[in-house]
Amino acid sequence: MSSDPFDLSGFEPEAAAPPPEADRGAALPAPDWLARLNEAQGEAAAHLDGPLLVLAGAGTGKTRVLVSRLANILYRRLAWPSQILAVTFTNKAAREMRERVDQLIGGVVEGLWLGTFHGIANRILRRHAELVGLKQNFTILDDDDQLRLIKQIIEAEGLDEKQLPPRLLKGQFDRLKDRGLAPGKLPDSETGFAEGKGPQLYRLYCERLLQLNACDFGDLLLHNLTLFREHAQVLQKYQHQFRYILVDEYQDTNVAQYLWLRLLAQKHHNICCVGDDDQSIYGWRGAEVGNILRFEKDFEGAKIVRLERNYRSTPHILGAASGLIAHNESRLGKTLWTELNEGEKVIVQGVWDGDEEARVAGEEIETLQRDGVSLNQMAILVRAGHQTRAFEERFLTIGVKYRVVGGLRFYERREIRDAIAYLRVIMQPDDDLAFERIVNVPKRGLGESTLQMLHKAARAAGRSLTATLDELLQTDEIKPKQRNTLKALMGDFARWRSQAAELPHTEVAEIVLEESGYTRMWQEDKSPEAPGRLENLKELIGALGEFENFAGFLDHVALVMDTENSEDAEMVSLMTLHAAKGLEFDYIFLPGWEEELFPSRRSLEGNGTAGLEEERRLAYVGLTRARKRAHITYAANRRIYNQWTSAIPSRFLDELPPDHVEQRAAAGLYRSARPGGFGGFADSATAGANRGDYGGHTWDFSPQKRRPAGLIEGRVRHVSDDDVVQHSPDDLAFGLGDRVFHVKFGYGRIRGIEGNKLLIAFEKAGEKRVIASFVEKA
DNA sequence: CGTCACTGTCTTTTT
DNA sequence: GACAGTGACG
Repeated sequence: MSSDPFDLSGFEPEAAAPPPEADRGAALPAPDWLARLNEAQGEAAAHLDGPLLVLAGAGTGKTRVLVSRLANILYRRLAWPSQILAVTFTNKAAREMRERVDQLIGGVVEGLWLGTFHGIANRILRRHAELVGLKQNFTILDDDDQLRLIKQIIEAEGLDEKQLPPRLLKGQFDRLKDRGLAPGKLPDSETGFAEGKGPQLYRLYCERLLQLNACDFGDLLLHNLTLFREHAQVLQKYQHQFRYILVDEYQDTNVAQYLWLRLLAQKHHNICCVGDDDQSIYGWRGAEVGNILRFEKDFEGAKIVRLERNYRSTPHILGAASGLIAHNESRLGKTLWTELNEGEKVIVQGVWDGDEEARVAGEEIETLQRDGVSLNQMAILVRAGHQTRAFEERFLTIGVKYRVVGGLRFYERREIRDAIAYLRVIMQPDDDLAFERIVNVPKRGLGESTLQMLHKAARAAGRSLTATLDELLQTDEIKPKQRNTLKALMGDFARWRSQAAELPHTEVAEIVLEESGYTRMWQEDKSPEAPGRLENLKELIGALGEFENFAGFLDHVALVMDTENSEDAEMVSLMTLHAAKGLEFDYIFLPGWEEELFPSRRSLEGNGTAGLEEERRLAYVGLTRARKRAHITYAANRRIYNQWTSAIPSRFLDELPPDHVEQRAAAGLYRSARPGGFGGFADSATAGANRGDYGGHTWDFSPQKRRPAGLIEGRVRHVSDDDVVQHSPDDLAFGLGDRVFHVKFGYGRIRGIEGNKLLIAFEKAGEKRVIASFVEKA
């Protein structure tokens, strides 16, 4: 069976009609999974007619409601599975939902449209790709490809990467797409970015994507919107089909997703969104809390149900979290309550530095373990990914097993990306980004000059690299050695492509890795990580085997980046706060509660109060992951890059209601007696660390002296003449006997013309076949 | 064309 | 303290 959660065969366009009236079960006895819900939950699960917003606080059984509601629709036969659309943000959430629905129904429910926004949008887009100028087999680009593409465009436009950082531009493009704005449709307010060059670059970028037959993440939604808006019959088809729409984590939807949902819900109006404004933590990615705050206006006659009874955390944890989040201005507000026993207070502990922080966590984990607590019930939630390192090191030395959730992911490893690039070129010869990645991997003696010429020719012809190569290889533009190499490579690809049509795809993949020399490259590599890479390649073939073909696999790679963690093994979990949303653990560690780190400096810099409130929600999410104990630590000193920096306790610590907090300070380190909250560290501990000194004191421990900033000479970029020669089609009208000039071969006369290829007798170089665009009239 | 060593940049968070 | 981009050299 395919493990692709979106492989839901059985799309039935004609199935717009619900199950026959006679089959419906309005009067059926309530099944016990419905009866077990509390009052508010039951209300939400039973309200099936018209728009519904479920405001579900942390730990109030939101998934349970969603799943029960879905099951209820099926149970009462109000719709076929294929008429239900259920969207989540993460694949993990989609997977969990699917499992739980099957569990309630007592069998595998097939045909449901259940998946992530991106997964579902991809599924729809594949079906109608031609209508938006794509081919059905389009590639989904990952971040890396996207960035490389943007770099190429910046370069092609003669702009400087230093002045226009590709990352920044990518962010701006992404945000535009998040808001559903195609290049031709930018409002006036958005035309000024990147010093006015933004819109033009955005347009070029989008055009290039179409040329490459590729989509970035944002495109999946954006093309869907175009599709729906410009092809009424397509929209209607889906509007009719989806009698019920269920949306998880609605507070995280961006404008594009919101518009997408609204279009789809227009016919039946049965849309149920579940969310919690206090857990909106993706504003930086374009999420609009406004979507949830506005729900009633957007969907007329909407019913709102609040889930406020928390089943997860102790009163102290809940009290601390509630007290903290109360400092946010813009929220709908709700009162969580619980009937659990009081439990422990939230522990807040000051430590000397990051190493001690890790040691403290390690000791507590060992103590808990001795008391029989499973490592699976413990997690360390950090603000930024790099914070996990100190804990990893510590856990390795004391022998505590751990898993890093969402760390360096399998499909982001170099060898995996390379291997996948080969497959992508086989599937989609126009995938320049993939082709570039592997033309010279393993090393084939193709250098910058060869590749640059290929690029130039492709740009001049407006075609893909491989298509251009077909032409170029019949000429003498490329030196014989390189030409033969490329010919061989193209021949390899042609062969693999035909094999892909006949042989099982895993077998083809093995052939490709073997014949391309890629496996050999790592076998001969003496570096310590080489064996691991070979292991990974084997694993990749294994993963491939779980899919029917390359196409399904590539979709999976692009959309389902996470590899299913072996959850059965006993391990402590390490992850970012973002990754922790939706999870729960008995014991939670929350390290690094210091100004600049948490709340992070950058989020405050760019976004002021809104940024701070999002950070606070992040803190709220962190605390509410804990069932029994939350243990916060903050360090007096942090090493950032290579500098020791004194840190100030996070302002969030001051915002925790003292009644729910137990302060634990290392002796002589922290002035716990100081009234009014968390004032800082004792002077003896860190000379000069004063409250209010938010920048912190720094000592430079780095061995070499850094070059003084300020006068770093800019590199003068030499532009060679042939870069400037851009021919318009008219220039290309050559005739037999014309005297021409070629950058490499010099002057000569045209002896033959064959399409865009010319046979020229050069005065110095002799007869050569060249590409017309590389020649100018002399 | 490939390799090595040096430099500056960076870390928020992700489908 | 990692990594990509760059320049010098073989």
